[in-house]
Order: sequence, then structure tokens, then C-alpha cells
Amino acid sequence: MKRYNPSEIEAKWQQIWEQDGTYEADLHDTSRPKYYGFSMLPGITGAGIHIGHGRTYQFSDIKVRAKRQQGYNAYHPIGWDSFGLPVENYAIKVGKKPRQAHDEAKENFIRQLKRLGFSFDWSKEISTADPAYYKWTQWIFAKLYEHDLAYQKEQPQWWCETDNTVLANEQVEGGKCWRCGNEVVKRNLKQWFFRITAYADEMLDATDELNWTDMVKTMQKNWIGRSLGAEVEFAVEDSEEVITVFTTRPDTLFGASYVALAPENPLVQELAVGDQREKVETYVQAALAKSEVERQESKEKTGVFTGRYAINPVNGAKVPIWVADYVLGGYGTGAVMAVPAHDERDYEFAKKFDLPIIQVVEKPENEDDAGAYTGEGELVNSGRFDGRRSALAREEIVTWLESRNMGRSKTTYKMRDWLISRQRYWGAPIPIVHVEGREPIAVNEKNLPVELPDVDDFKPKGGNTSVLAEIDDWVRVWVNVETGETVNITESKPDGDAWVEGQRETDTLDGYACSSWYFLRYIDPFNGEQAWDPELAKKWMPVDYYNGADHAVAHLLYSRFWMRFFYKLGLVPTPEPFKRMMYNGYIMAPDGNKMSKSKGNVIDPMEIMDSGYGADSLRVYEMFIAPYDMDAPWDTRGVPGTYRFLNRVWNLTQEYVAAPETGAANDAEILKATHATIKKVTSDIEDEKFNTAVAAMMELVNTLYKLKEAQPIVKTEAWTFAIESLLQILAPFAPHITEELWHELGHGDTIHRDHWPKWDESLLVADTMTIIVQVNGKLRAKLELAKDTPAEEVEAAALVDEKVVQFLGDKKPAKVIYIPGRLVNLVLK
RNA sequence: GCGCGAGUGGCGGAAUAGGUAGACGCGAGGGACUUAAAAUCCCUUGAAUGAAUAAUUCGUGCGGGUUCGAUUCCCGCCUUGCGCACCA
Repeated sequence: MKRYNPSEIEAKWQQIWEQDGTYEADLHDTSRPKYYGFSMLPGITGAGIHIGHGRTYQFSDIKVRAKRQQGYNAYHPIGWDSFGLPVENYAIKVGKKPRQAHDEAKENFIRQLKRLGFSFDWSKEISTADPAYYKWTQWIFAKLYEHDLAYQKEQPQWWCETDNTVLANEQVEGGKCWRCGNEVVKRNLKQWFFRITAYADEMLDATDELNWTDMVKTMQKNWIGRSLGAEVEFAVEDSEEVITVFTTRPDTLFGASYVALAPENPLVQELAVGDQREKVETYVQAALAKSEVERQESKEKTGVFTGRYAINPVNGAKVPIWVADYVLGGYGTGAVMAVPAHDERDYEFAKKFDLPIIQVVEKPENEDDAGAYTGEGELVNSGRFDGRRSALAREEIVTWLESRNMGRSKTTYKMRDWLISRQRYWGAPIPIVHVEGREPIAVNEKNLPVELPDVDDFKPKGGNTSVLAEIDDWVRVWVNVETGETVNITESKPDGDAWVEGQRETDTLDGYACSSWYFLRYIDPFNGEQAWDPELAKKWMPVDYYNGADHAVAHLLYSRFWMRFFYKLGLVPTPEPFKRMMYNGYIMAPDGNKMSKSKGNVIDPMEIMDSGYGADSLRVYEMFIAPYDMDAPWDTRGVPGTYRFLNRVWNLTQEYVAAPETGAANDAEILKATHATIKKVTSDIEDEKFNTAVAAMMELVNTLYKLKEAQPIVKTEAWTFAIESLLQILAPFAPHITEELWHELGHGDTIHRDHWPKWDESLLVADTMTIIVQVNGKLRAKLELAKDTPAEEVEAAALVDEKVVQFLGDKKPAKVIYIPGRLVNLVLK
């Protein structure tokens, strides 16, 4: 009997699959339903993949493999997130140019991914740093600019002094840079933005409908952070100035006892007067000098009175104007009306600085008196609004303000526009030419891509520009101010008044921009005429299944935003890119921590595979270890377990191959177990319950072993069906061993296309039922009865059961509960 | 602080329209085969009492509640993971 030797058969089949194009999808084939699934494209940073990454790609691999076997035109693409900070930093670390560093590291990635046996369509591989790809990233930029969704703005931006670049809000995590983890600072810079806030409402409203991991949906919603409220204008006493505040509680307006401005608010400088002026300036200086992290670390309220007063529009009350750093410059209007009685922060502030606390909403009686009451209730001390419910009064007060032009309802978002320019070399150049005295000019499509020039020293110098600014020949360019066409400055100037000398934008696009549309390029990867063919998009979009373990906010928001934009242009058939998006859990190191190279606790999949277990055992264990979305610690002893399981499958099949052609076998039981397992595994894969799918297959194998002990294997139809079905449902998990055994059974084609077993529901219906008999809710007996036994007979049978009688004694049950087909509960008083 | 999860044997985890708790695997113990070991196969394995593979009791983070019956539903806590965090 042949022994299971993974390293031999895995290498063999990987080579054959590649030769035969087993996993290549015909993107133009319309004869079958499509299935489009993949995991987030890998970013290459040199370390190679660890056990957790491998698992991430396996989820989509299994989903797509199953569909491919079920007859779908299934596409599992692969590509590289090649542009951006991570790759550039990696290049700096290894002392090579980014493209070279990337390409070399990529070889290692490819070797690892291939070794794991993923069913990627390698013939359609893409890279975001390929000019044929970023040409279209630039084209999208130009389209956004044309539709006023890309713009330049000067304002204080997050800046990382380690990575020498600005960062988007989404890339600042707790005041620290997403790449290097160092604290970020603010720099005042003119930067490019995408107007993602224009889609805030649409995206928020659509989020609930998405069939995504709930956690990710929640994170998206929180990030967008919609607040319904109002803007209210407070006139400044003895001044023309007006302070506009944003509030979600206009119903508490009568309780406003001061107005607070953020230190960044420009009005602060104008309002501070007299002997307060110096104090205010000192305070503002100190606040602005502090890093954002420092400002947030201490919740202790600080502030300074400006010496000026504002007028509450509802009652004409004179309230002091303060400067306080708990008011954020970048949110709302940078000014708030403070209602200490009904806002915890205002309450703390008022307590500290001894400002009035005016209650305007009745508290419920059981509410304890300390602190601010932030709930709803009847209004008091609120003039003509007294007695109204706070929730209703919100609208009424806003209406009242609107009629006097002193306020209006307003929706505010936490999400800001997406900052996409980077002062770094390794990215797609922003396709813009600047000409003195004109709006920025988008480079004409026919001159795209604006290629990233090769430079010797690409490392950032810390200034406000990328190193591209130093390449004079590249920056200076002839541009047609009407068409956006460009000609290299070293050529002679074209004829015509529209041609002038301009200067290229020297910032590059954030890597996130490049990865915000790759799922569309996958479906038309070699198109030289357009970014993708809208007809193909109609066929392939949306993505049926998308998996990731990172980028729960930024990447997904950006992709959704762009997709909605493309939808409006008629380039894609749906506004949402990902029909189903799942966020898988992490595999933790055996020490319970996240795997990381610095901790030295990384498990290398290659080592496990090369130690003789092979890819299939590793793959099966990766699925078996834990449910999809839960973190689980790696246990090195798990792989031998799944290896044993695959060995049992191997040996069982070998026995079948050697078995006699004729004879008797326990066919009915074999068929029943097999059909039940097919059903279970098929639906488990559909529901992404891969761990229980593996368990079900193990159970089937255990059952078949028991059956063959009782009666040796014969090549009956039942045994043939059992063995072939087992291999087919196991194939997405363990593609190599199943392919090998499939061929050993005499099949000439691959198991991985168009082979999925069907189950017969009628075989699964039992003709008897097991009735659980409980006495006072505790299991006391089991009855095996005919399926359609009437209720009275079931109850009667329960009452005379030997064990039940023991428990009942001479008492009669006070109550008998019968759940048809399941259980009888006899209740004693 | 707020939001979203999760807490079940020695370990990873099964099972929730409320109805046999602990599937499957790891680990552990025992046995078969073998000169021996590995591999393989078979059996046992939640805890307590018990000679028992007789029986009973306890048992799904803690405290209550609803119910004939709660791992599942409700209320109040504790622990822990992730995200956000002075967002007015």
C-alpha cells in the first residue's frame, strides 16, 4: 500500500495545475454564473507571510474553490499593493531602491503562496506600482478633480517626523503614526484632499444593509460619526462678530451659561481684550504647543476668560466667552455653547471655574443629583418652551431660531475629507501641473501615466516636498492650459498660446488610493484603453466575497467612496463594491501575544510544511483551529492531528482501491452518513463555518472506519459514492491529497472543477424519532418510537418507562409537556 | 467613559426559533501489533461520591429573574479582546 507523502504529491500537483491553467478564469465566459472572491491584496514588506496571513488567504481560497467545484466561473485573483509607505520604508531598511526591494521580496511571497496551494489565477496578477496600473489611478484622480471631488486646501495637517510625510486622519491611531508608531505633530501645509464627506450620508445609510462582519460595520459607522444638531449664532457684545456654535442639544439652549472657543479658533485673537489679552495669548500658545496626545491625555479642564460676552439668542442673556482646549478646533465650528447642567464636560468646567449651572431639563426622580443630567425630560426655566418634552423642543427651538435667522439645523460628521498627497517618493505622481495664476491643471489622459522618474536617492529629506521637487527636468513641463496635454521640457515648446511652462505637482498619492480600486482592475487587468471595461464590471461586480484581517476603516471607506463615484459615472453596476466582507480573527503566537518579528514569536508556515506535514495538513488545521472571526492561539501540536486525519483519508482510499469488486457492505449506513456530511459541509462552507465543516468530515471518516471494521470495504456504489464525495468536499481544504487520490480512483480530469456531490434529502429523514423523557426538566430516559406516533401514545410510553417509573414513584405528574418529535417533560409538584 | 464581541473540561473549541451540555481535535491514561521503537488501530477521559462501563449529585464567568425546562431570553455585575475616545 502506498504511503501518504505530502512533499512529493504537493509539488507534483502544483506544477500540473500551473501547466494546465486549472485555476484560470475566463473573464469573458458568460455561460456560467460568476463567483468573484479574494482576500485583501498583500502589501510587501519583506518579512514574508506568517501563519496568520496564510489563513487569511485560505478563507477566500476555500470559498472560491467550492464554487469552482460547483460549476461556477470562479475567479480568485492575486496582486500586490506595491506603492506606498510600507514598501518605501522597507526599501530604506534594506538599502535598495523601492522597485528592486519590492520585486525581490515579492519572489519570496510568491514562493510561499504557491507552496500553500492557493487557487490564485496567476495569469492575471497585477501590481499597483506598475505604470500600466497607476496610469488609471491617475486617471481616476483626474476624474475626481473634474467632478470637484479632489481639491487643494491649506490647513494644519498631521505630520509624521519619522516618516517625513503628512498622514490622513485614518492613518493616525491614538495620536500615533500607523506605520512607525511615533507621535505625530501638526504642520500647516497645502495638501490635496478627496471630498469623501460628500458621500458620508450615502455610505452611512447603506452600511446597515451590508452583509459584512458586524464589527467592521460598526467601526465604519463610528468613523463617519454623523451627528444631527443645529448651529446657533451668539452675537458678541460690543462687536460685529458672531460666534456660531454647533450643538446636538438645542433644547438646552436656555441653560447655556458660557460659550467656549477652541484655542485654534481665529476669533480668539480678535476678542481677547484688556488685561485678559495676555493671559489668553499665553494659554493659546501653551495649548497649541502641546501635542494632540498631550492635550488628550489629561481630561482635566483648563481655560481662560476672554474678557468678552456673548448674547444667548433665545433669551438675550449675557454669557462669558472662554477659551478652552477641550473644545476641538477641527470639529463642528470650533466653538460650543456650554450647558453645565446637561453636559458632563461643561459641568466639570463650570465647577472648576465657578460658572453658573442652570437646569433646564427635569431629571427623573430616581436620578442622583451629582453631575450633569444628559437624558431627556420636560423643559424648565426655558421661557415659552417650559413643559415641552426635550426631544420635541429640539425641533421647535431650531424652527424658532431659523425664523429669526439666528440658527439652523445642521448635520456634522466626525469623518473629514481624505488627505491623499504624500511628500514621499514611492507613489503614483499626482497628475497635476501648476501654472502661476491658474487653477491646477489635470494632465490630459493621453499623457498618462505621469511616470515616476527613477532617482538615486529617494529618501525623504524632511522638507515639505518629496524628492521629486529636486528633479528640475521633470518638474518643469510644457503644458497646454486648455487641454492639459503635456510635453517634456527638454523638447521644444509646442506652437500655440495655450502652451506655457508649468510645474508638475511633486507630491505622490497615498498608497491607499492605489488600493481603492484594484478589485475593478482584476476583472480587466490588461486593458490599455480604459481602467476597466464597464461591460465586464457589469458581469463581475460586486465582489461576492472579500476577506481581510486589517484595514477595517480606511481602506474599506475609501473603496466604497470611489465605487459610489464610479457608479454615478455609470462605470459600475452597483454602488457598493463588496457584497460580503468578512474580517477574520488573528492567530496568536503560542505565548498569547500577536505574532511579530520583534517579539520573535512568529510561526513560519514553510517550516511546518517542510518538516514533512505538507501544505494540506497545515491548511486543514488552520481552518479547524477556531471559528472564522475569533482569535486563537497557535498550538504546534495541532498539525499532527490534522495530518493523522488526512492519513486516515489516504489509507481508507487505498483500501477502497484494493477492495474486491463484488460482495456485501453496509450500504444504507454508509450512504446515510455520507449524505448527511455532504449537506453539513456544503452549508458550513456557505456560512463560513469552516471549523465545524472539518469536524464533520472527521466524523464521517470515523464512521466509515467503524463500518469497515464491521464489514470490509467492497466496491459497492455506496462505498464509491462515499469515497468520491469525501474527496470532493475535502478538496477546497486539502487540494493536493484529494487531487492525488481522485486520480488514483481512475479519474482523468481535475477534482477542482465541476465536481461537487449532491445529497439526497430523503435519505436523511429517519423513520424513527428519539424522544427525550425528562422528569422535572432532567433527562431520565430516551425512547425510540416510530416517526408518526401520536402525542397520547408518546406520553403513555413515557409514563410506563422503567426508569421514569423509578423517578415518579407513586406520584402522578402534575403536568405533561410534549414537544412533538423531541421530548416529554413530566412535571411533579 | 462609549460602541461591538467573547467568557463552556487540562487545552482549541461544539451545541442557541429555550429542549440529551461538552461534537471534532489536542493532551493524558490503558490495550493490540512489534525483538524494540516509531507509525497505525482499538478503548477510556467534565468534577465529586462509588469496586463499578450501577447510581446519585454538581457543572457553561458572578448574582438575581422569567419558564415545566436557560450555555441560549431579561436585569445587574465581573473579567477580557477590539475599536473610538473631551466629536459638544
